[in-house]
Amino acid sequence: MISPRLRFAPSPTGYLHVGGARTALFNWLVARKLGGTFLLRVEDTDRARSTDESTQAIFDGLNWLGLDWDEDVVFQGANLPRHRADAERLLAAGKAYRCFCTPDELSERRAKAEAAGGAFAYDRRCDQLAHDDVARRVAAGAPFVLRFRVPDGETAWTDLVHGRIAFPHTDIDDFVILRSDGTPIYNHAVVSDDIAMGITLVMRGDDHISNTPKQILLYEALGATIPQFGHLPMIHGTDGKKLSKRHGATAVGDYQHLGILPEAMVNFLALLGWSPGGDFDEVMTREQLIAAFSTDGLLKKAAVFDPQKLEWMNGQHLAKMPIERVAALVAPKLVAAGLATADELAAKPEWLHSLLELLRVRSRLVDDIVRQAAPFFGDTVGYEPEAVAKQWKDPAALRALFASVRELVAAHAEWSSGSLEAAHRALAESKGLGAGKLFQPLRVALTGSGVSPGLFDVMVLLGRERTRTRLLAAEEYLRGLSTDA
RNA sequence: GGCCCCAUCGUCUAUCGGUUAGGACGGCACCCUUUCAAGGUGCAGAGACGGGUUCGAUUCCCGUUGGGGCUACCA
Repeated sequence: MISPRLRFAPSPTGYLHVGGARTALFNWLVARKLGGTFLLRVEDTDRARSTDESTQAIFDGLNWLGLDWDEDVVFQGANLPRHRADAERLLAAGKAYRCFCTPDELSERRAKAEAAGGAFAYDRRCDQLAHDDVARRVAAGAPFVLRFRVPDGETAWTDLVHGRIAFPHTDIDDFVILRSDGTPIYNHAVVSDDIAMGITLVMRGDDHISNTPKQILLYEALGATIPQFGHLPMIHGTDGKKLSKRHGATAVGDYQHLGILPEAMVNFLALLGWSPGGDFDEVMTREQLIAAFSTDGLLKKAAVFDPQKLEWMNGQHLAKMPIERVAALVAPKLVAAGLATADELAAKPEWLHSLLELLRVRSRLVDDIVRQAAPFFGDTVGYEPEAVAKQWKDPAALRALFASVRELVAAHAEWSSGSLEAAHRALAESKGLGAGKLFQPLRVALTGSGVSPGLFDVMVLLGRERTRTRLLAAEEYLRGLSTDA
């Protein structure tokens, strides 16, 4: 497979679905791995359902994931003249024929066939029409569609993931290729476009397997070279059914807003339906994926989308990526949360980086970082009732304890985590307290919560002055508790 | 109904005839420890079923069952 040309061909009728994103990803991976070309074609021929918003959503999703395409986007709708010309070429060559059956007649016959328990197949009645009869109807302006005349025989191909797949033609109807309004039907438009775009490898979901023999027949009738096909397994929801909105977030945009990183999404999706084989580190960068990728590792079985594993993977990427990128991602969200202004953050990049180092290891989603960041901004903190109830059971004693800490903090020369810890341990010991008996109440005083990064890392980030004011505030709060009591 | 595809722990997967069936997520336990994470260690957990082929089948073949897809003048 030398320099293959591939394409991702979504129809803009919704958002970029994770299944579609994965199809795009595999096409992209093959192209990047083999030095091929990855193209994007928007299949907007269903004008009733296609929207500009959906088209934009597809572009946005692909861009976010970093799946760049190599040539101008092809809009299928713009190729209508060629679709029609190709269909008429087939008619002229005797490979297609006019069918005057109306949709109503067809659905009636279909209903009748199904009621009788049989499968409906077009009976080719219009292919039996006499030439002058056809001419008369055309002259009279009777509407007609163009149907492809399926020859006797069998169509088979060697699928890149499934191996040989064959369909006897007895199972294939004389399918419509051109509607009565002159617009093409999916299979015809796809083949016409794939030929025009020079596509050499068609990779798509395996829900297209049954379309493939029809398309191959069209390639042959049009005298074109048949591309290679590869049918990827589907992605299912946790209940084993085809992934749909019922399963929650299914659009890549949903995950973007949830705080999933594009590299994590790409990594996760790549491992759904593909494996490099053997033992390997599942956390991979885009570059590592390209390096490891091979169509040999494509799986046949449908995979269940596991959001938990996606989040785990996101946490892995979050922990490994350059801290500057984390900062770039989180800063706008801190601003949006009202914790700081962009200028304030820009003024102390090193402080921000230290904070993020502490928080990212405790986070799976980007937004988890934001949720934990509040205690590090502003002069005051709100106390979580549960934390107060659990850690501040003896207000009077704690007030005195915090006063001692305040003295320690004011006098302590080396403002580093290790040094502060040693000093506090000594303080706890001098008071006859276990370290935890001092640290946990102190954590609540400084962060308002019973959960936070290492206490002395917190102090370092807070700085001496804010540490002092928070202690004061806590003492004040505790005074209130004891008078109430 | 017809046609097609698929089938290893709950989930993602390794295994290309011979393994105590390996890893990862999740779960549980323990370690680390000032909390929470992260990290480390350990435990539980799988070849759907029935026939073949073979000295030997998770692996190859057939059938059954189960799941999925397609079956439009949708894409």
